[in-house]
Amino acid sequence: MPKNFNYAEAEARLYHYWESNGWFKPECAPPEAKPFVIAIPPPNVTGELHLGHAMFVSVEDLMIRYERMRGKAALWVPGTDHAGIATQLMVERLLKEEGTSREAVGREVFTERAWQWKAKYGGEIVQQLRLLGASCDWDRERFTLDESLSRAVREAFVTLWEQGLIYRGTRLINWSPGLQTAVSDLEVESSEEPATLYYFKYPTESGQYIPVATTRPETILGDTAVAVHPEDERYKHLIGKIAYVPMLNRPIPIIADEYVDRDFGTGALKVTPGHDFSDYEIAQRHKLPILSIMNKDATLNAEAGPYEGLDRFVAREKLWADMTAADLTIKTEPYMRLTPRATRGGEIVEPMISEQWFVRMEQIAAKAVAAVRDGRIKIVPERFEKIYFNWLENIKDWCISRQLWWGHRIPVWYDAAGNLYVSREDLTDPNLTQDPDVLDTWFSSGLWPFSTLGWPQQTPDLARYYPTDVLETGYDILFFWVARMIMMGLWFTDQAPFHTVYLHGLVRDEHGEKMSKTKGNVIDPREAMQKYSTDALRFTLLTGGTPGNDMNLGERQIEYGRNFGNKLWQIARFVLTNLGEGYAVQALPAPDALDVPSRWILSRLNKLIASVQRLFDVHLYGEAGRQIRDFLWDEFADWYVEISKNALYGADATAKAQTRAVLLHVLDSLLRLLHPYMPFITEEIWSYLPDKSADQPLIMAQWCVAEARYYDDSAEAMMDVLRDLIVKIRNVRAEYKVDPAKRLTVLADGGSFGAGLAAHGEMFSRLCNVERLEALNGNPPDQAAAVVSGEVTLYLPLAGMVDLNAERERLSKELASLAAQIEKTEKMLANEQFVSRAKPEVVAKERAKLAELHQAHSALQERLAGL
RNA sequence: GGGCGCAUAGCUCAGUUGGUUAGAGCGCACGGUUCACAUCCGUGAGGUCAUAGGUUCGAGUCCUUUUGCGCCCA
Repeated sequence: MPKNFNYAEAEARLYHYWESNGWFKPECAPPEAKPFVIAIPPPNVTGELHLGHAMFVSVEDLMIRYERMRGKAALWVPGTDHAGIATQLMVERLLKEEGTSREAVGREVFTERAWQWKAKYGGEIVQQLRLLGASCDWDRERFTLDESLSRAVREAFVTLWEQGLIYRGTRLINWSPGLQTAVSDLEVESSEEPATLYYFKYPTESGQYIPVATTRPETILGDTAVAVHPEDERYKHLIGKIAYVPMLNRPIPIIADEYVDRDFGTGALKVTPGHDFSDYEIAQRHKLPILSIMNKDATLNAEAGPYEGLDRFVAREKLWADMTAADLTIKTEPYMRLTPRATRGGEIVEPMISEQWFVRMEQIAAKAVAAVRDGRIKIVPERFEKIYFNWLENIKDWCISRQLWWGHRIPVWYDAAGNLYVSREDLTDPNLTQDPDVLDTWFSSGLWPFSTLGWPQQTPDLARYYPTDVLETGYDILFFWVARMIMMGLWFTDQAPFHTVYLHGLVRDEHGEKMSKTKGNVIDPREAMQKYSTDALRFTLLTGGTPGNDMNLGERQIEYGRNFGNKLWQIARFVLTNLGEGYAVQALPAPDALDVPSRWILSRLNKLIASVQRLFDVHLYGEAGRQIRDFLWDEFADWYVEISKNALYGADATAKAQTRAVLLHVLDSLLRLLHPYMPFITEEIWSYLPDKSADQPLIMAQWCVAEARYYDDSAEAMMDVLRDLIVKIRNVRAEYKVDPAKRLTVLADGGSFGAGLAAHGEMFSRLCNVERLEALNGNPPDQAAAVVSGEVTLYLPLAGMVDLNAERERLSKELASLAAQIEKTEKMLANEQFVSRAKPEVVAKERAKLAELHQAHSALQERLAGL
């Protein structure tokens, strides 16, 4: 075995080894195997690998590898999303560089260019997922614009249309002037930004002014009413009168509406139903006309009179200047405005009246709510269920049309008379023209779990692998994607598309800041993989946090992951080189044939396996990984491996053989347990094992099952005492600055533990350089440091090194600590309530502890008195 | 305005059926080159588990309050 794991070389080789042997395919399991299926969250084809991808790949690959090792027909369906807006922007940028534009080349050429772009770069993100070790079935890779998936989109659209759940209507929607398309509510983010509140005078027919305040003066031009609170004494007398739109002098009514907040601004509200969602609702209530004053590029239109053609922000300035000149302004003041911006692009979104396609959500959402309420779908962590319900129970109709060219074209055709034809098949009649719009990208991703398996056709894959099992993704797309998949899955297949939703948190930088290129605090997964190995990155992501919570990731943590990988490698090297040439694998001896350290480590191992299983069952993969790591590093490497050297280098052939068998068994188990976390290094080490479970690769090896017959409390108790003594001796040696190379002889007063102690003298020799344990005969020497654990007292003769005063102080300190514990425990046991109400094993434990404490206490007291 | 999460060692975090003296890594101090590993080993210092109350024999853990930070929805 090489001195170190050459991951840079091994990763690609091992990935190819797995893939080319078909082990990523569910068919490598026996035909009767139960399937376990995950549909990948399809990354954008335009995407570049970031830690979000690394996170989901790590978690999902862990689940897939784990279930595969448990004998399931594990299927992880990969693919990519066409990402309408993102891709279109990419191709538009390309055209711009060529000195042309989307509009200039036309729709057909543009689409062609987009496909070319996809062919050239669309595979990149997929290649990057492979670098992470993703064990997807690449033969089943899908793209949302694939023909079969497009058919699914058609089917879904037309079915909803036939069911009366899709409609076309003129509504107020969020319009992105830069992108020139409608966006859904979810694609708008509002945050408070510094703005200005403009106070001005609204002239009325009585010659009196109503003072009104607004943050967007340009919308004055689209006002169709002024509203006041019905009980506002200041304005009550004006209700029903006419006001005149400043600069345009268009007459509009003054109305009364409870919605008006009397304490905000001036207490009077301008109503612009064409450009504000609340105003739109007021207009509905009062049957006011709706006026649109803006063009699609956010310049003002003819309704704006003299301001026609000006950009929205230019018009704001000009109108305000004109109004000031006309003495219609009052004042301006700074104000924090809730400003809506497009998630993609970041420009300010305008509410605009527009004709769009919508899905009626109420009925569909109700099904999705029910599926989680009755437990057909479980969301992990559970708290997200509340968030899920809250969104679905207040859902609004979904605007699904986008004024883009890249995407699934809406399957609706119009004739000259404006009649609609909705069709699953393309209509080729030259007298018909197809709706120019495409569907929201999420419309197709909502079908992903079943469209990837062949739906609407009843394919064998659909029959065998649908419904899928787990849907794993970041909580940030719970509404966008997860909820929509649940809705569409239930609606079209009548089944929940998966039974479990597992949500992970977002990866942030070391101090909890969001990673961003502008801040320069981004960790590039590819760089991390090159620097520390893919396993290190995966292990760190998997064990660095808790489900559903954001994780702060610094490079140092990945470095620690790398160190852990090295530890595993070195342990393996130790075990394997110590098996000797041509090692013939032996069955693990029965527990009672083994020595105490072996019984101990096997007991600990099996308890670890049981604990890991319990944690996996409730999706606590991080905690499970941490426990495996702690066991490996602490109990196995730092204790058992060190202790094993006595047997390995000793003369007792039986002990040697047994120790080898135990070392190999523990290593073998750890490789299996760690494989889902660190697939590469574990598989590579596995290839060096003498018995590879009948030459199976680790990826196909069986998952560990705890064997209760190896649980051994007495071996654990004995090892606890021995380890405690060793640590205390090391401590004394360090405290008295004893030369580490100096071998000591220790006098032991072992009580009933004496025999056990004598049997493990070698352990002391190796672990704390105590050459011999001698039974104490008579009085202990003065020039010695005492160490106490339970009923055992050890004396370290340190002639010339022990300052008696220092030793007294040291012992007194420990005595005090013991006394404190004794007092606490005695108090607890004196409490009748505790003795009668606590679980009997807890009480028994406290009693045993007290006895031990007493023993140690009196031993220390005796020693102190003797000094 | 409604909801959710977080607050534990200097830093980053574990601690999920309530039960010893609350743990790890990094950082810090001291010591260590023979037989797997300096990507390491050993020893140590460092915490009123944000706050106030409650439930309980027993609370970092469960309930309520307050404060601070973050997020989601409107």
